[in-house]
Amino acid sequence: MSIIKDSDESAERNYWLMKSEPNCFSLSDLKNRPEGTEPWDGVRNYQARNLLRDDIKCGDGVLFYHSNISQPAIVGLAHVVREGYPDHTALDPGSDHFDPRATEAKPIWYMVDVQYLASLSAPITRRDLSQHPGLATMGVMKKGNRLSVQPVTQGQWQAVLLLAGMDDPFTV
DNA sequence: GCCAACGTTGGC
DNA sequence: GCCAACGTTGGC
Repeated sequence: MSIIKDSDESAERNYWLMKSEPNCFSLSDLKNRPEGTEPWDGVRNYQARNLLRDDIKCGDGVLFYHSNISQPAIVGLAHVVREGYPDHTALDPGSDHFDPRATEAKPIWYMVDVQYLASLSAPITRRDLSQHPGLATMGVMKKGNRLSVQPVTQGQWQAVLLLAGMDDPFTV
C-alpha cells in the first residue's frame, strides 16, 4: 500500500518476486502455456500462502526468478490474472503437492494465476543485483531467504526494468 | 556436493 | 510452550 497520495490506478499495483526452479518450471514454460498463463500451484509455506490468498491482486507485477541453478537470476516479467483460489493439487493424492489435511471446505493452500509478459534481454543475476545499491537489499538477496513469493517495492521494480533496458509494461 | 538457514514436527 | 531433530531450500 502506497502512502503517496495518487489518484492514478497504477498506485494500487503491487509487485512481487516469484521463484521457480527452471528445471521444474521455467519462464519459457510459462510463455509456452496456453495464453501464457499458469496456476502458481504447489506453494507449501504459510507465509507465502498468506500472500497468495490475501495480498496478491489481479494486475500486480511479477519478477520471474530462476533459482537453484548455477546463475540464479531474474529472467522475466509476468502479471497476476487471477487472485487467490484453492490449490487443488493439495487434494490430489497423485500430486507431488498432495496434503492429506486439505479438504474442499478447508483447502489450506492457495494459488494465483500468472501470465507471461516479457523475457529480459539479459538475465539480471545475483551479482548484478548485489552491485546495485537499490537492489542489493531485495528480499531475495538476503542470506537464507527461502520465501518463494515475496514482495518487491515499486522502486525495485523500476530499477530492474532500468537495468534491463526495458519500458515498464504497466506505463502507457 | 556442501552446508547454512529456515520452517515444521513432535516428544515432553 | 519449549526445543531438538529433521527435511527442505538454495547459493556457492
